[in-house]
Amino acid sequence: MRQQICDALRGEIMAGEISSNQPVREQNLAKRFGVSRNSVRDALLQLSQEGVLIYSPNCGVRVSSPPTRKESRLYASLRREIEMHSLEIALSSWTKEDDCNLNRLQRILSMACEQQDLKVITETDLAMHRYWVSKASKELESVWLGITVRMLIAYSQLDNYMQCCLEHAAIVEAIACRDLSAAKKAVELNIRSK
Amino acid sequence: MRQQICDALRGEIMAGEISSNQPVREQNLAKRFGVSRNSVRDALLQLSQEGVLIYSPNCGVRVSSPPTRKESRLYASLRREIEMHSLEIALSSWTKEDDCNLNRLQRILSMACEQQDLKVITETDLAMHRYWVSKASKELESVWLGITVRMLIAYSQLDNYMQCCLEHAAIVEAIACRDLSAAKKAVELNIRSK
DNA sequence: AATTGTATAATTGTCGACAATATCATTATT
DNA sequence: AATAATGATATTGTCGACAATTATACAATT
Repeated sequence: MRQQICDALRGEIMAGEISSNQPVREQNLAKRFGVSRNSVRDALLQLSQEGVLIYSPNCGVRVSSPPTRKESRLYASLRREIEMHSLEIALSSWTKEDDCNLNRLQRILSMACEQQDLKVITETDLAMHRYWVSKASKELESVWLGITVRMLIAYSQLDNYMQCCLEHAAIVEAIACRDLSAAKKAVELNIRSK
Repeated sequence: MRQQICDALRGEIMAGEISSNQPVREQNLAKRFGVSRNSVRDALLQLSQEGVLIYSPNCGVRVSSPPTRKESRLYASLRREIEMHSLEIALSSWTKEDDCNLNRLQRILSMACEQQDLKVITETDLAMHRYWVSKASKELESVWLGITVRMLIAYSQLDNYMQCCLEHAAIVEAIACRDLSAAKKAVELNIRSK
């Protein structure tokens, strides 16, 4: 339950559907999701820890502000380091099923890019990267998520949908060939600060 | 309240006082801290997100396992990168009061090392690093904490208390002189994987 | 003896209510 | 008119109780 609320809210925030510095009220969400305020609280608390929301005691939470350019560069660098490491680990035990799952995500991304559906693009982009990080280590996944959501907050202006799609296609292709260094290169190119 | 419980538990876990893979029960903690189980839940949830605890739905939480050597090296690298960045930012607006606060921590560390009080050493070591990271950015602090606690879990065997004290003295000294590159060097030396 | 099924106990998940705190509009004072 | 005090409203924090789920112990069956 909490996870569902988290995922839903995270998606909306990452897609820029909730404006920054605007308070998020517990009761509204409780009514909307049809659960108690307590469950919503847990979700908000988790998202605060993730970095998507900022929590102020007795004052509730609000959407985080986008990072400064310098912070953004730092996040990109950290993200690259984590994903390079993850790719090594993940590829060492990569299966046909993994290929299949990644291909499915790639198809979703491709369709979303055609339809210019920003929310789905953001979600799927995240899900693809998350896939190899998660396969490498659940611990790392959590660290990675915190960095990545902070980096991508309010990053609603994707300049070029087609490029995004192509870059991920290249990554999937390299992984399918079990070509680690090509995969690393492709991922490294895809992760950049704005 | 939640923060107090978090800090207390984090300290105990980092000092290795709670054995890994042993379940942590909500009710015990509620009784011990004299609060409702709900408040304890919030704290446990936050610590899970931080990485100190592992959460399994309907099964409660347990202390995380220490990282592999490879993960430990990655964490150290990420930590260095964040702290180097933080030092730059923090030192650019460092005040006499900051010097004072850091000196106070250094004195506590020194005393704890003499008395070989592992828990206080761990706490204070963490608090010192946290100081400049936190001064640089609250956002970064949260990312940094997640990485650092994972790196230090069950790191209860500090080989040399005196060395720890000396290394931090060097850092404090460099900062007091506003010597950024010396401070960076000292911090970089202090952060190492086990 | 090993395994399956069942009842019991322990633990987590969810809820609604009330207390504590902060925010905001109104009034009184200088 | 500007500011401070005051009360009303809204929001978060905490609690205890109950529902749902999981783990455990024990008996029944092969």
